[in-house]
Amino acid sequence: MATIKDVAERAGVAPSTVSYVLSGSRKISEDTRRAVRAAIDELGYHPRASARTLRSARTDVIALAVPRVPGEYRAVDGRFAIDITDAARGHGYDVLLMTDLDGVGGLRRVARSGLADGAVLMAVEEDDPRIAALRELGFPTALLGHDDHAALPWTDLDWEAAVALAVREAAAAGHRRVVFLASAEHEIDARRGYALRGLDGARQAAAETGTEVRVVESHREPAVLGRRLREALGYPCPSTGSGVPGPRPSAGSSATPSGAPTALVAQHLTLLPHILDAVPGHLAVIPVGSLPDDLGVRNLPRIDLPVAEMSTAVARLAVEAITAAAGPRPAAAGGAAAPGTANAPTGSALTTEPPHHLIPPRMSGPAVAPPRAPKPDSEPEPDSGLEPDP
Amino acid sequence: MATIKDVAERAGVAPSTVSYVLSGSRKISEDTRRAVRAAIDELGYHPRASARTLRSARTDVIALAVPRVPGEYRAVDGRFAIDITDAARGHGYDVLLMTDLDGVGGLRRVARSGLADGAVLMAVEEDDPRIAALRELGFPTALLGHDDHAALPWTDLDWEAAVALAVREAAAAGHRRVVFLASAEHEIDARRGYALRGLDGARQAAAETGTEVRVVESHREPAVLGRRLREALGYPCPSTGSGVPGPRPSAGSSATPSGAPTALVAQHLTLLPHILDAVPGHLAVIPVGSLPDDLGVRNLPRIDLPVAEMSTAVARLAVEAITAAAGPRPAAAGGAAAPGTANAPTGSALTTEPPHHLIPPRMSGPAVAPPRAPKPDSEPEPDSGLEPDP
DNA sequence: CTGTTAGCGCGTTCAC
DNA sequence: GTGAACGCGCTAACAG
Repeated sequence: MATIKDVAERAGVAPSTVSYVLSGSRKISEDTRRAVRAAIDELGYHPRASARTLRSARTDVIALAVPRVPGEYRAVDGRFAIDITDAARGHGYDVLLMTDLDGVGGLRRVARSGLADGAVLMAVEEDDPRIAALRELGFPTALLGHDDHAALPWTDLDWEAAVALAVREAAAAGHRRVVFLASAEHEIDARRGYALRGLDGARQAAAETGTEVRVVESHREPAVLGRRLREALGYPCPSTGSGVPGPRPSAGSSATPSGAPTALVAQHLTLLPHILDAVPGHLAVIPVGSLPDDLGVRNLPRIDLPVAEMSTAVARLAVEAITAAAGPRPAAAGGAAAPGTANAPTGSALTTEPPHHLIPPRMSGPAVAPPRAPKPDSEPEPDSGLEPDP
Repeated sequence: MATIKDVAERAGVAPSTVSYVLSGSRKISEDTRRAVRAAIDELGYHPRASARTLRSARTDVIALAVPRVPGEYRAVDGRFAIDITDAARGHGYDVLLMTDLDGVGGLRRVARSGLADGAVLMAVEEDDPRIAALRELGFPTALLGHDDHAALPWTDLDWEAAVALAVREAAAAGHRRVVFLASAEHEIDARRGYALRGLDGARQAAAETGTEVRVVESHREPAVLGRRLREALGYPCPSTGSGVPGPRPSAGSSATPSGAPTALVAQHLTLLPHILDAVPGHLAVIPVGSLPDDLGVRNLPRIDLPVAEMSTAVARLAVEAITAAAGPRPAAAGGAAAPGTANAPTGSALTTEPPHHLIPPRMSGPAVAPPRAPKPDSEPEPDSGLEPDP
C-alpha cells in the first residue's frame, strides 16, 4: 500500500505538495503537478480514508437505518436502500447499511465512533426511539417518512392526497360505492402517520364527491382480512345478523347498505396478490403506494410509491443536514463540554424549520374502469396477459 | 467528543492504560479497570473508528457490491443486501453498500482507500470484471454465485439439482410432458452459470425420468415470452407453419407433438405474475428460485432461493477470507513493491482451493398436483384465496 | 507564487 | 502501569 510519502519521493517533492495536488486547494505549477500525477498513477496510490477522516472529521459516509422485523421482509425496504445508495453516491457519499435489529444500538455505535457523518432513517414512526437517540447525539439525520413534531428534515408521499386522489378517480369513473382498504389494524392502533393520513384522505374525498366509502381496516392475517373484505363487499358471508355489533369494519358514512361496492381502493398492499385472487374480476381495484414496476399491478390503475423521488430527496436532505452541521463553525469550540450538551439550537438565527419534501401523488397505469356488473364466472380478467404495458 | 486522553485524565491513568482496558489485550488491575470504566461511562466515550483503523489497518467493514442495471430493479438484490448485512453484523462487521453503476470503479475506490476490509460480490457472472479487479488489488472477496475458475470462495444454490428436482417432482406426480421455462435468451447467450446449469438439470432429469421436457428460452420482453410459451404449450397461436424454422423455442427431445404439456417448471421468474395470468389454470406450475415468503407463489409447489442460507454463507466466507489475508503475516513484508505484485499465491502451502458452499435445493409449498384436463373456463383457481399457508 | 517543514488528529503497542 | 513512537494525510506557517 503506497502512502503519500512514497508518491512524494517518487515525484521528487514534499508530501504536502502531493496533498495540495490532490485537494487542489492551492496552486501548483504544471510541471510539478504532472510529476505528481505520474507518480500517483504508477504507484496506484489512493489516500487512506482513515487518515483523511482522522484529520478532517469527515467520513463521506451516510448510515442508512433499515427497519427490520425479525421474521419478515418488506420488498420496499431493499428497494429504498439501493435507490438511496445511488442517490448518495451522486453527492459523493457512501452508504453504510444498518439493519436495526439491535434497535438504536447500531446507530448509536456508528454515530459515536464516527463511522458516518449522518444518517437516513427509513420507515419512521411516531415517537421513533431512534430519533431521540440521534438528536441527543447531535447526529445529522434525515427521515424517510412523515414527521410532524420531531424537528428533523423528512420526505414522504402525501398519503392523504394519494388516497383522496384514488377515491376521486373512482368517483369520476362512475363508481358510487367504494371500499377503502386502509392500513392494518395494528398500524392504525399504533397511530402510524401514513395510516391516519390515508383514512383522512378517504373521508375527505368521500365528503367531497358524495361517494359512499366503506372503510375496512386491514389485518396482517390473510384470513381476517379476507373476512372483512368480503363482508364490506357485500359477499357470501351472509349470517352473523346485524344485531351483533362487529366492532371493526366500520362504515365510513351512515351505513346504508345501498348495494355492492364496485371499486376497491387499497392502501394496505402486503397481501395484494391474495386480495386480487380473492376479489371478483369485475371489481375496479386501485392500489395506493404500490412499488414502481411491480409486475403484479402493472395493469391496474394505481398510485405508485415515488421511490426514486423519495430516495433522491432524502439523500439530499441528509447531505444538507451534514453540511449545515459542519459548516457553522467559525470559531473553534470551547473546551470539552459535559456529555449531552449538543441539543441546543446552535443555528445562526432563531431555530429554523427543518426542510421537508412532501410528494404529491400521481396516477399510473390505465384509467379506472367504470362500474361493471358482476357476471359470475365468465370472462377471465381482460388484458392481464403477457402484453407490454402501454 | 471525548477522546481517550480525556478518559485517561479523568481516571487518573495513562491513555495506554485506557486502551488496554478497552482491548482487554493485557491484564489490568481490578481497581484501575473500574476507574477507567467509570470515566468512560461518564464521558460517553467511544473510540474513534478512523484512529483505530489508521493504526490497525482494519475497518471491520465489508463492501457489498449490488448489481445494478440502470433502469431495472430486482427484488432479490435488496433482500440479499439486507440479509447479508444481518449476517455480517453477527461477525462484528458493518456493511458498505456499493451500487456498482460505475462498474468496478466504486469497488476499486473502496478497496484502495481502505474503506473496507473485504468485499462480497453479488450476482457474479462468468469472467466478471469485478473479480479481476479485486484479485489484482489482493482484496479479500467472497462471491454470491457460482464461480468455477476464479479462485475465490463462493456460495450458490445448486441450480442444476434444483431444476432436475422440479422436473422429477413433476414426473413423480404423473406429468409426462413438461415445459421448462429456462433463463432468458440473453442470459443463456451470455453463458451465465445458473442459466446453463438449469438447462443441464432439465436435460438430465428428462433423460432420467423419461419425461418429455420442452425447453423454452425466456425473454425479457413479455410479448416474446408469451408467444414462445403459448407455442410450447400447444396453444392458440396456430399458424406460422412448421416449415418456417423458428430458431429459438427448441424442443428438448426429438419434437414429437404428443399432446399438450401439463406442467411448467419455470426458472425465469421476473415475469412470473404475467405468466401465471396467461397460463391456463389446470397447468401445474413449479417456480424454481422463487423468493421465500413471496405471496405471489405461496400456494404453488416451488423451490425457493435459499436467501438466508446463502447470505449467512457468503458473509462467513468473506470474513474468513479477510481473516486469512490478515493472519499469515509472520515477518514484515519487504520494501514497497512495484504496483500489481499481489497476485502470487502467498498461502503457506501449495495454493489451497478456496472454500465454497453449494446448497442443495428443497421443495416448498404444496405437493405437485397430478395432471388435469384443460376444462376450458370453469373453476377459478382453487385454494388461492385468502387462507393462510398451511 | 511555489514548495517545504512541522504539528495535529487519536488510538495502539512496544520497550522501559 | 507509563512514555513515546507510529499509522497517514491535512494545512497553517514559513522559506525560497
